[in-house]
Amino acid sequence: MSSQNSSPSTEKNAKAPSRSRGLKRVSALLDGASAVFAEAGYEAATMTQIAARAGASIGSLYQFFPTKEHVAAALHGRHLDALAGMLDSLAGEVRGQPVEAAVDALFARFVAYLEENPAFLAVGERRSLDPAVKKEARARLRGRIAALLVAVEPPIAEARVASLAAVTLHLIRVAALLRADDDEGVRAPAIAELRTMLKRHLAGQGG
Amino acid sequence: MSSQNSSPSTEKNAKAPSRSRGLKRVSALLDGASAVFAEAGYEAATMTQIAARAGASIGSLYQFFPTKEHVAAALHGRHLDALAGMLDSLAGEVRGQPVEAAVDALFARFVAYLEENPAFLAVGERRSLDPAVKKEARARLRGRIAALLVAVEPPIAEARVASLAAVTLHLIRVAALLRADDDEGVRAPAIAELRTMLKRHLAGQGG
DNA sequence: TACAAACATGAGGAAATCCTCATATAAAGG
DNA sequence: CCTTTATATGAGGATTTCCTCATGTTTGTA
Repeated sequence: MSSQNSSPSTEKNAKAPSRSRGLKRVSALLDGASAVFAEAGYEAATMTQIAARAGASIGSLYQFFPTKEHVAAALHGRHLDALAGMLDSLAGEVRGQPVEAAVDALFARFVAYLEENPAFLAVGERRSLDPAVKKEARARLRGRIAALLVAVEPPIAEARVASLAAVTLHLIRVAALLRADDDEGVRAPAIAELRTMLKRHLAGQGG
Repeated sequence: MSSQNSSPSTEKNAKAPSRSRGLKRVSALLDGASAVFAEAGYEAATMTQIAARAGASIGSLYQFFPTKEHVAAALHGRHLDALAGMLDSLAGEVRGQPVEAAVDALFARFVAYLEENPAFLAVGERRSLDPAVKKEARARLRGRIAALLVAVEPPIAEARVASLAAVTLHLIRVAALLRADDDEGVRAPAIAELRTMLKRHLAGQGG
């Protein structure tokens, strides 16, 4: 269940690329969309801007993405895939380590990813995003975080993993939302505080 | 320095009402804008919707607010005035009380205000808001919170008040950002945790 | 090479939105 | 009552944006 399935509710003629040229073009279009969404936000971004930024014509854009919503959905799915992969590899790296080290690594990677990919917040936290999609996305990330929490030593108690994974994702999201537009002097200490808070919350939850 | 001074940078012919009828109309227009911004968000809200919601013609709206940005700025200022007044009266109520009680009251009032006035987040946290305005708004609220912190017993040390007021506002903003669109099951405990965190942070900071 | 299907292109239709303006009405002062 | 100024109104111009479509080009394949 990857990105190609997270399409908007109203399915128009969303054609998937089959030739290699089409695959490259779709990738370039998503790169262009990523840049434009990051700079202007979802609402202010225009299809013409996205096509131009990708070096494509407006017609090419509409060939693969019949709607701006489709573009955002595809980009969102692509980011979720990347984040899920990142969490998977992280789970391997922190296996057997104390939970504090895992939290540090988790925060560092997540915050870095969002710094480098501001478009993810632009499409993932916008008002117009379908709540069902939002919910599913969070569930997916929660699952990966839960896997990470049972890999540490001592592992988090099985019965508490789901709830603690939710709290963890929650705090990371908060840090991410602060990231967006805050005074430089406040942001870093705030993120550090949230990280500390999470450690305190997870410490002593071993099973 | 109240709301009438927080106008957008490009000053067009922003006429202020002088007669009582005009004052009422401006108030109604801001009420309409508040409803529309809360439901649709700033970007998706249209001037026609705002005028209709206020029971006014589109021409009347443009008579007082030459731009949608002007509407948002005026509404933002109005909310800031209300919040400042709320904090002032709260400072009186918690005078002489322990800091924990003050924090509880502060969170309760602030969260309640934002629940009842979702338009404030819609105009105050949007991308297109001028950073200078945002900064000034936060400075204003920080000042009121600082006044509140020196009113408790024992009072917060003078030298630390500014920094602690910043942390306080910060955590309240985090709680507010969670408020917007989160799963009901996670929101309330998260806010409670943030409140606890703030108490722990402020405890023992007396002068 | 020749054919079919995928892909590319940009002018322009349709619709939405911002905002203006000429005209009309209400209110305040003399 | 009459003048002046503030306020009210909504049709419509100007612009922007989404999206379509007819036509042309490239790619894979037999």
